[in-house]
Amino acid sequence: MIDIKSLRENPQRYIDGAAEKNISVDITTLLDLDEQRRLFTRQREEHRAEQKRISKEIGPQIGKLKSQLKSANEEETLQIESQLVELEAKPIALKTEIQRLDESISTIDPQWKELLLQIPQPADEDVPKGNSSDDNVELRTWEPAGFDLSKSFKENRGFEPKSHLELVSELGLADFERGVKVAGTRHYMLTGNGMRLHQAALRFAFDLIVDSYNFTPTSVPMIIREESMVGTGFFPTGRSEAYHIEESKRGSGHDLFLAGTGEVGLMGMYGDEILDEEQLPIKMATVSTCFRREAGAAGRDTAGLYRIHQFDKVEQVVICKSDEEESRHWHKEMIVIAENILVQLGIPYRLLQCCTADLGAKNADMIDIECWMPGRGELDADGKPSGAWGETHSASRLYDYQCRRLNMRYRDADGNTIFAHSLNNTVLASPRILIPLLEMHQQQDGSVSIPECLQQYMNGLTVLEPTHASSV
RNA sequence: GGACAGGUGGCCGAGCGGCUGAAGGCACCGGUUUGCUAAACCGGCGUACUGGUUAUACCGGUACCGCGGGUUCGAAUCCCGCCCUGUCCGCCA
Repeated sequence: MIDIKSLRENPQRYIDGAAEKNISVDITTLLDLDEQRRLFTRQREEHRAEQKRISKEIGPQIGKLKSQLKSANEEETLQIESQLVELEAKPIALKTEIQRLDESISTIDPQWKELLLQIPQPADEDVPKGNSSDDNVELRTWEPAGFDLSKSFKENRGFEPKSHLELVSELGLADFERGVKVAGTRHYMLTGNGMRLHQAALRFAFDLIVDSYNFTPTSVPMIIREESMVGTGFFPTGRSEAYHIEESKRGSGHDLFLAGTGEVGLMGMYGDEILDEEQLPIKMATVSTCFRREAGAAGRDTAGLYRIHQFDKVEQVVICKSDEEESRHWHKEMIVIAENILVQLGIPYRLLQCCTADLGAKNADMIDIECWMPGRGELDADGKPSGAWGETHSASRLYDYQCRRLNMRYRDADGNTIFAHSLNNTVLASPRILIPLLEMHQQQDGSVSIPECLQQYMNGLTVLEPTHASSV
């Protein structure tokens, strides 16, 4: 959520910011509503103050008269009642007026709030302007020794690469048909060494960020209340992307939603709290299952492990002081961690500076990491894939946008309460990461070598052999 | 799922129609005293919005005693709905 005061002072900044992000939101209407809301609220407060003042003044008199009523004769009763009517006339008039203002405010308020939640955080000055993900800017690439990204896989390795679909099938690592049988489209079941490799990759990433980078290991709920989804900025905009559990339809309770990322639980953890400055930065890592409806992605990436409804992800989050320099510092650090993992996995990658259009509402800046996936991309004349970059990581820098929504603050040395800054980045998401992992480490004989860093998590296994395939 | 009990400031805990933003205590901060620490004493100590003004300094107003609604001239206090927590029973990894 943006700061409404900042919007009042400089609406153009937010109008331009939304336009650059290709997000349409009615800022003019919001400002109108805001104006009305403030006016009515101020009037209400004035009336209320008057009401309290009067009430204090005449309250005791009313009380006394009412107790006199009980022992009064007929004539006295009439007299007392007329006194009461007189005394109560003013506060009753105020009360009516206050109720009228309350109604106006309660009509405006939901619209005001709904709009405010939708105003995107303007992108930073140094974020390139663009219209689509085509305008993202490549910052740098990395390739393992012996692999030249300017050449094809075949030129590098001397044989045509198989796609992860073929590898998975030949090595018996996943069963798509049965996944779909059990759970429907875009579902899968990892089998045998596929499940093992998946767990190994997650465990490797989790251990690395916890042991080498001192992130606090934390578990998160994956079934989430609406407040946390709004607080972390996934709602209202991303509502259609989340699975909805309609508990309210079963009687009591509130609805719940399946989290699309561990970020929701991690960030929600300190919502509505005032932290001590000394507690910052808070660095947390989790591994959790992520659920995505993939609404609007119909027909895209329908085969394989790329775009699926359920996956597991090691996620990193940093909550730090409200300081741009520090935020930027952590952003870089978090990206380095992801890079370290990809280097150890021996997967070529590139860093992409996302342009304004690709940022989403909550980010001021976002760096994606894409891995080289030889089995993806356009098919050539022989039906062979040319390889393509595929997104595996996304590092966001949000200033206080998220903490403001979550009402997460800290107290600084001067005793002020300040909204913290937050950042998040993927550490490793699997099974998507298995795509480049398998495709890059495949060998001419159809086997796949296991990167050294994963072997200890595979009981020392160094290679996946097609002969072991369970082609059942 | 059934039966009770309860939700008040950072924590404990009083209040149960107006004098309560809320007693008292603990914790915390500042000061006095003190060889140091401790103790004692004095003072301070919530958040948000809003007005005086342009500012996190000062003064005023409003809101907040789980959440939402109602009764009342006036609600932490009365009524209704919901949420949450605890205990016991049932079920269960």
